[in-house]
Amino acid sequence: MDLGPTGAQLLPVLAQLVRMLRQMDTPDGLSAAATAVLARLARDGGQRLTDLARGERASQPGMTQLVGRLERDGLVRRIPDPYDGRGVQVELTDAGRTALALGEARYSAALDVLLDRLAPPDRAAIADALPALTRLAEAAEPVGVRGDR
Amino acid sequence: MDLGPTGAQLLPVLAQLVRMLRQMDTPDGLSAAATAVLARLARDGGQRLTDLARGERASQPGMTQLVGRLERDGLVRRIPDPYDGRGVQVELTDAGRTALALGEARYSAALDVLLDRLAPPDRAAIADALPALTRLAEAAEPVGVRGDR
DNA sequence: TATTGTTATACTCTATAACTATA
DNA sequence: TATAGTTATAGAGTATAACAATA
Repeated sequence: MDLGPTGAQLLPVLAQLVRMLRQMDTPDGLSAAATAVLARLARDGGQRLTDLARGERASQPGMTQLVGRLERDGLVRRIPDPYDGRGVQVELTDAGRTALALGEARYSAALDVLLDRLAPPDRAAIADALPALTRLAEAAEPVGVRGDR
Repeated sequence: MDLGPTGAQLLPVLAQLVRMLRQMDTPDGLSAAATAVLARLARDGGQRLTDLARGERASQPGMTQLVGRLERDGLVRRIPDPYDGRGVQVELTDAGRTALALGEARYSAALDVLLDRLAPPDRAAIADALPALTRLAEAAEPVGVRGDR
Protein backbone atom coordinates (compact mmCIF):
# COMPACT_ATOMS: atom_id res chain seq x y z
CA MET A 1 0.00 0.00 0.00
CA ASP A 2 1.40 3.30 -1.05
CA LEU A 3 1.25 5.85 1.70
CA GLY A 4 2.95 8.71 -0.02
CA PRO A 5 5.46 10.03 -2.45
CA THR A 6 9.17 9.46 -2.30
CA GLY A 7 11.74 12.19 -2.32
CA ALA A 8 12.73 11.08 -5.79
CA GLN A 9 9.19 11.73 -7.00
CA LEU A 10 8.82 15.01 -5.16
CA LEU A 11 12.17 16.49 -6.15
CA PRO A 12 11.52 17.13 -9.85
CA VAL A 13 8.16 18.70 -9.06
CA LEU A 14 9.70 21.05 -6.54
CA ALA A 15 12.50 21.88 -8.94
CA GLN A 16 9.92 22.78 -11.56
CA LEU A 17 8.00 24.95 -9.11
CA VAL A 18 11.18 26.79 -8.23
CA ARG A 19 11.81 27.43 -11.90
CA MET A 20 8.24 28.66 -12.25
CA LEU A 21 8.73 31.18 -9.47
CA ARG A 22 12.04 32.27 -10.90
CA GLN A 23 10.41 32.94 -14.26
CA MET A 24 7.83 35.09 -12.54
CA ASP A 25 10.59 37.43 -11.41
CA THR A 26 10.30 40.79 -13.00
CA PRO A 27 13.29 43.07 -13.50
CA ASP A 28 11.79 45.83 -11.41
CA GLY A 29 10.91 43.64 -8.47
CA LEU A 30 12.54 42.82 -5.17
CA SER A 31 15.00 39.97 -5.12
CA ALA A 32 14.13 36.77 -3.31
CA ALA A 33 16.58 37.56 -0.55
CA ALA A 34 15.24 41.09 -0.10
CA THR A 35 11.65 39.86 -0.08
CA ALA A 36 12.42 37.26 2.56
CA VAL A 37 13.93 39.83 4.90
CA LEU A 38 11.16 42.37 4.38
CA ALA A 39 8.53 39.66 4.91
CA ARG A 40 10.20 38.58 8.13
CA LEU A 41 10.30 42.14 9.41
CA ALA A 42 6.64 42.59 8.50
CA ARG A 43 5.69 39.34 10.21
CA ASP A 44 7.83 39.46 13.33
CA GLY A 45 8.49 43.17 13.67
CA GLY A 46 11.78 45.01 13.92
CA GLN A 47 14.66 42.98 15.24
CA ARG A 48 18.39 42.94 15.67
CA LEU A 49 20.61 42.22 12.74
CA THR A 50 21.92 39.08 14.40
CA ASP A 51 18.40 37.71 14.78
CA LEU A 52 17.68 38.47 11.15
CA ALA A 53 20.81 36.61 10.13
CA ARG A 54 19.90 33.60 12.26
CA GLY A 55 16.31 33.60 11.06
CA GLU A 56 17.36 33.66 7.44
CA ARG A 57 20.20 31.25 8.09
CA ALA A 58 22.59 33.77 6.64
CA SER A 59 25.95 34.87 7.95
CA GLN A 60 26.17 38.06 9.95
CA PRO A 61 28.32 39.88 7.39
CA GLY A 62 25.96 38.74 4.67
CA MET A 63 23.03 40.21 6.54
CA THR A 64 24.96 43.42 7.20
CA GLN A 65 25.36 43.82 3.46
CA LEU A 66 21.81 42.88 2.55
CA VAL A 67 20.43 45.29 5.17
CA GLY A 68 22.84 47.89 3.82
CA ARG A 69 21.35 47.55 0.34
CA LEU A 70 17.81 47.64 1.71
CA GLU A 71 18.65 50.75 3.72
CA ARG A 72 20.26 52.39 0.72
CA ASP A 73 17.01 51.74 -1.16
CA GLY A 74 14.97 53.21 1.69
CA LEU A 75 13.15 49.98 2.52
CA VAL A 76 14.47 49.51 6.06
CA ARG A 77 16.16 51.68 8.65
CA ARG A 78 18.76 50.95 11.31
CA ILE A 79 18.05 52.13 14.83
CA PRO A 80 20.72 51.91 17.55
CA ASP A 81 19.64 49.56 20.30
CA PRO A 82 19.14 51.70 23.42
CA TYR A 83 19.83 48.77 25.73
CA ASP A 84 22.91 47.44 24.01
CA GLY A 85 25.43 49.81 22.54
CA ARG A 86 26.69 47.13 20.18
CA GLY A 87 23.36 46.28 18.61
CA VAL A 88 21.21 47.78 15.91
CA GLN A 89 17.53 47.27 15.44
CA VAL A 90 16.34 46.87 11.84
CA GLU A 91 12.84 47.93 10.99
CA LEU A 92 10.65 48.37 7.94
CA THR A 93 10.03 51.80 6.52
CA ASP A 94 6.71 52.69 4.95
CA ALA A 95 8.38 52.36 1.57
CA GLY A 96 9.52 48.87 2.55
CA ARG A 97 6.03 47.88 3.59
CA THR A 98 4.64 49.19 0.30
CA ALA A 99 7.28 47.47 -1.80
CA LEU A 100 6.60 44.19 -0.02
CA ALA A 101 2.86 44.47 -0.56
CA LEU A 102 3.34 45.28 -4.23
CA GLY A 103 5.68 42.37 -4.73
CA GLU A 104 3.37 39.92 -3.04
CA ALA A 105 0.39 41.19 -5.00
CA ARG A 106 2.29 40.75 -8.24
CA TYR A 107 3.29 37.18 -7.45
CA SER A 108 -0.18 36.32 -6.21
CA ALA A 109 -1.75 37.66 -9.37
CA ALA A 110 0.67 35.70 -11.53
CA LEU A 111 -0.16 32.55 -9.58
CA ASP A 112 -3.86 33.23 -9.98
CA VAL A 113 -3.40 33.28 -13.73
CA LEU A 114 -1.67 29.91 -13.62
CA LEU A 115 -4.23 28.40 -11.26
CA ASP A 116 -6.98 29.57 -13.57
CA ARG A 117 -5.55 27.41 -16.33
CA LEU A 118 -5.85 24.26 -14.27
CA ALA A 119 -8.80 21.91 -14.28
CA PRO A 120 -10.95 22.15 -11.14
CA PRO A 121 -9.85 18.75 -9.82
CA ASP A 122 -6.23 19.89 -10.04
CA ARG A 123 -7.03 23.05 -8.14
CA ALA A 124 -8.83 21.02 -5.53
CA ALA A 125 -5.91 18.64 -5.16
CA ILE A 126 -3.54 21.55 -4.64
CA ALA A 127 -5.87 23.17 -2.12
CA ASP A 128 -6.10 19.88 -0.25
CA ALA A 129 -2.33 19.55 -0.14
CA LEU A 130 -1.50 23.06 1.07
CA PRO A 131 -1.57 22.23 4.80
CA ALA A 132 0.51 19.13 4.21
CA LEU A 133 3.04 21.07 2.12
CA THR A 134 3.26 23.69 4.82
CA ARG A 135 4.01 21.01 7.38
CA LEU A 136 6.57 19.48 5.04
CA ALA A 137 8.40 22.78 4.77
CA GLU A 138 8.13 23.32 8.50
CA ALA A 139 9.61 19.90 9.15
CA ALA A 140 12.83 21.32 7.77
CA GLU A 141 12.76 24.45 9.88
CA PRO A 142 13.42 23.64 13.52
CA VAL A 143 16.78 22.13 12.87
CA GLY A 144 17.48 23.20 16.39
CA VAL A 145 20.51 25.13 17.47
CA ARG A 146 22.95 23.68 15.06
CA GLY A 147 25.69 26.25 15.14
CA ASP A 148 25.53 29.68 13.60
CA ARG A 149 27.63 29.15 10.50
CA MET B 1 -18.08 25.96 -2.98
CA ASP B 2 -14.36 26.25 -2.93
CA LEU B 3 -12.81 25.21 -6.17
CA GLY B 4 -9.23 25.85 -5.32
CA PRO B 5 -6.60 27.95 -3.69
CA THR B 6 -5.82 31.52 -4.57
CA GLY B 7 -2.39 32.77 -5.47
CA ALA B 8 -2.30 34.60 -2.17
CA GLN B 9 -2.76 31.30 -0.33
CA LEU B 10 -0.32 29.40 -2.48
CA LEU B 11 2.47 31.97 -2.44
CA PRO B 12 3.59 31.66 1.18
CA VAL B 13 3.61 27.88 0.92
CA LEU B 14 5.77 27.98 -2.18
CA ALA B 15 8.05 30.53 -0.54
CA GLN B 16 8.47 28.20 2.40
CA LEU B 17 9.23 25.24 0.14
CA VAL B 18 11.87 27.27 -1.64
CA ARG B 19 13.46 28.09 1.70
CA MET B 20 13.35 24.42 2.61
CA LEU B 21 15.22 23.48 -0.54
CA ARG B 22 17.72 26.25 0.02
CA GLN B 23 18.44 24.95 3.51
CA MET B 24 19.09 21.54 2.07
CA ASP B 25 21.97 22.95 0.09
CA THR B 26 25.25 21.53 1.19
CA PRO B 27 28.51 23.39 0.73
CA ASP B 28 30.01 20.65 -1.38
CA GLY B 29 27.05 20.35 -3.71
CA LEU B 30 26.20 21.73 -7.10
CA SER B 31 24.50 25.09 -7.22
CA ALA B 32 20.90 25.33 -8.34
CA ALA B 33 21.95 26.93 -11.61
CA ALA B 34 24.56 24.28 -12.30
CA THR B 35 22.15 21.48 -11.45
CA ALA B 36 19.51 22.89 -13.76
CA VAL B 37 21.91 22.96 -16.72
CA LEU B 38 23.31 19.50 -16.04
CA ALA B 39 19.78 18.11 -15.64
CA ARG B 40 18.73 19.67 -18.93
CA LEU B 41 21.73 18.18 -20.71
CA ALA B 42 21.00 14.79 -19.18
CA ARG B 43 17.35 14.99 -20.17
CA ASP B 44 17.58 16.51 -23.64
CA GLY B 45 21.12 15.62 -24.64
CA GLY B 46 23.93 17.86 -25.77
CA GLN B 47 22.85 21.13 -27.33
CA ARG B 48 24.10 24.48 -28.46
CA LEU B 49 24.87 27.16 -25.97
CA THR B 50 22.13 29.37 -27.38
CA ASP B 51 19.55 26.65 -26.86
CA LEU B 52 20.73 26.14 -23.31
CA ALA B 53 20.39 29.86 -22.66
CA ARG B 54 16.89 29.95 -24.11
CA GLY B 55 15.83 26.82 -22.26
CA GLU B 56 17.03 28.18 -18.95
CA ARG B 57 15.74 31.64 -19.80
CA ALA B 58 19.19 33.01 -19.22
CA SER B 59 21.14 35.49 -21.30
CA GLN B 60 23.69 34.21 -23.76
CA PRO B 61 26.66 35.77 -21.95
CA GLY B 62 25.35 34.40 -18.68
CA MET B 63 25.21 30.92 -20.13
CA THR B 64 28.70 31.32 -21.62
CA GLN B 65 30.00 31.98 -18.13
CA LEU B 66 28.02 29.24 -16.42
CA VAL B 67 29.17 26.72 -19.02
CA GLY B 68 32.68 28.05 -18.54
CA ARG B 69 32.58 27.23 -14.84
CA LEU B 70 31.06 23.82 -15.51
CA GLU B 71 33.76 23.12 -18.06
CA ARG B 72 36.48 24.30 -15.70
CA ASP B 73 35.10 21.81 -13.16
CA GLY B 74 35.08 19.03 -15.75
CA LEU B 75 31.31 18.54 -15.72
CA VAL B 76 30.63 19.50 -19.35
CA ARG B 77 32.67 19.88 -22.50
CA ARG B 78 32.40 22.21 -25.47
CA ILE B 79 32.47 20.66 -28.94
CA PRO B 80 32.68 22.83 -32.06
CA ASP B 81 29.56 22.42 -34.16
CA PRO B 82 30.64 20.74 -37.40
CA TYR B 83 27.72 22.22 -39.34
CA ASP B 84 27.99 25.78 -38.07
CA GLY B 85 31.35 27.35 -37.52
CA ARG B 86 29.88 29.84 -35.09
CA GLY B 87 28.28 27.35 -32.77
CA VAL B 88 29.43 25.12 -29.95
CA GLN B 89 27.76 22.02 -28.71
CA VAL B 90 27.71 21.54 -24.92
CA GLU B 91 27.59 18.03 -23.58
CA LEU B 92 27.82 16.24 -20.26
CA THR B 93 30.99 14.47 -19.26
CA ASP B 94 30.92 11.29 -17.24
CA ALA B 95 31.93 13.35 -14.23
CA GLY B 96 28.98 15.65 -14.87
CA ARG B 97 26.61 12.75 -15.06
CA THR B 98 27.97 11.36 -11.81
CA ALA B 99 27.80 14.69 -10.02
CA LEU B 100 24.21 15.15 -11.13
CA ALA B 101 23.22 11.70 -9.92
CA LEU B 102 24.91 12.27 -6.57
CA GLY B 103 23.22 15.61 -6.09
CA GLU B 104 19.81 14.26 -6.92
CA ALA B 105 20.29 11.30 -4.63
CA ARG B 106 21.27 13.60 -1.80
CA TYR B 107 18.26 15.84 -2.24
CA SER B 108 15.93 12.88 -2.59
CA ALA B 109 17.25 11.35 0.60
CA ALA B 110 16.81 14.61 2.48
CA LEU B 111 13.24 14.85 1.22
CA ASP B 112 12.59 11.28 2.29
CA VAL B 113 13.60 12.21 5.81
CA LEU B 114 11.16 15.11 5.84
CA LEU B 115 8.35 13.06 4.30
CA ASP B 116 8.90 10.43 6.96
CA ARG B 117 8.06 12.97 9.63
CA LEU B 118 4.65 13.68 8.15
CA ALA B 119 1.44 11.95 9.13
CA PRO B 120 0.21 9.45 6.50
CA PRO B 121 -2.76 11.64 5.47
CA ASP B 122 -0.35 14.48 4.76
CA ARG B 123 1.82 12.24 2.65
CA ALA B 124 -1.25 11.04 0.81
CA ALA B 125 -2.41 14.60 0.17
CA ILE B 126 0.99 15.51 -1.27
CA ALA B 127 1.06 12.40 -3.42
CA ASP B 128 -2.40 13.25 -4.73
CA ALA B 129 -1.33 16.78 -5.58
CA LEU B 130 1.89 15.94 -7.42
CA PRO B 131 0.33 15.68 -10.89
CA ALA B 132 -1.60 18.90 -10.33
CA LEU B 133 1.53 20.71 -9.13
CA THR B 134 3.42 19.48 -12.15
CA ARG B 135 0.73 20.86 -14.42
CA LEU B 136 0.76 24.13 -12.49
CA ALA B 137 4.49 24.52 -13.06
CA GLU B 138 4.09 23.52 -16.70
CA ALA B 139 1.40 26.14 -17.16
CA ALA B 140 4.15 28.70 -16.67
CA GLU B 141 6.50 27.15 -19.20
CA PRO B 142 5.18 27.68 -22.69
CA VAL B 143 5.15 31.42 -22.44
CA GLY B 144 5.59 31.29 -26.15
CA VAL B 145 8.23 33.13 -28.07
CA ARG B 146 8.30 36.26 -26.02
CA GLY B 147 11.62 37.72 -26.99
CA ASP B 148 14.97 36.39 -26.00
CA ARG B 149 15.98 38.92 -23.36
C1' DT C 1 22.46 41.91 -42.23
C1' DA C 2 21.44 38.28 -38.75
C1' DT C 3 23.14 34.82 -35.63
C1' DT C 4 26.53 32.63 -32.36
C1' DG C 5 29.43 33.18 -29.01
C1' DT C 6 32.81 35.85 -26.24
C1' DT C 7 34.78 39.70 -23.62
C1' DA C 8 34.18 43.73 -20.65
C1' DT C 9 31.91 45.55 -16.98
C1' DA C 10 28.79 45.90 -13.15
C1' DC C 11 25.54 44.55 -9.68
C1' DT C 12 23.37 41.23 -6.20
C1' DC C 13 24.08 37.72 -3.03
C1' DT C 14 26.82 35.09 -0.25
C1' DA C 15 30.83 33.45 2.34
C1' DT C 16 35.16 33.57 5.55
C1' DA C 17 38.67 36.21 7.99
C1' DA C 18 39.99 40.06 10.47
C1' DC C 19 38.70 43.98 12.93
C1' DT C 20 36.23 47.46 16.32
C1' DA C 21 33.26 48.50 20.00
C1' DT C 22 30.62 47.13 23.72
C1' DA C 23 29.21 43.76 27.41
C1' DT D 1 36.53 36.71 27.05
C1' DA D 2 32.18 36.77 24.43
C1' DT D 3 28.91 39.13 21.54
C1' DA D 4 27.23 42.58 17.85
C1' DG D 5 28.33 44.51 13.94
C1' DT D 6 31.41 46.14 10.16
C1' DT D 7 35.05 46.04 6.69
C1' DA D 8 37.90 43.52 3.42
C1' DT D 9 38.03 40.26 0.09
C1' DA D 10 36.48 36.67 -2.97
C1' DG D 11 33.53 33.87 -5.82
C1' DA D 12 28.96 32.48 -8.02
C1' DG D 13 25.39 34.05 -10.70
C1' DT D 14 23.31 37.27 -13.55
C1' DA D 15 22.71 41.27 -16.67
C1' DT D 16 23.64 44.72 -20.68
C1' DA D 17 26.79 46.60 -24.16
C1' DA D 18 30.24 46.00 -27.43
C1' DC D 19 32.75 42.98 -30.25
C1' DA D 20 34.43 39.03 -33.49
C1' DA D 21 33.49 35.34 -36.47
C1' DT D 22 30.47 32.97 -39.36
C1' DA D 23 26.16 32.44 -42.05
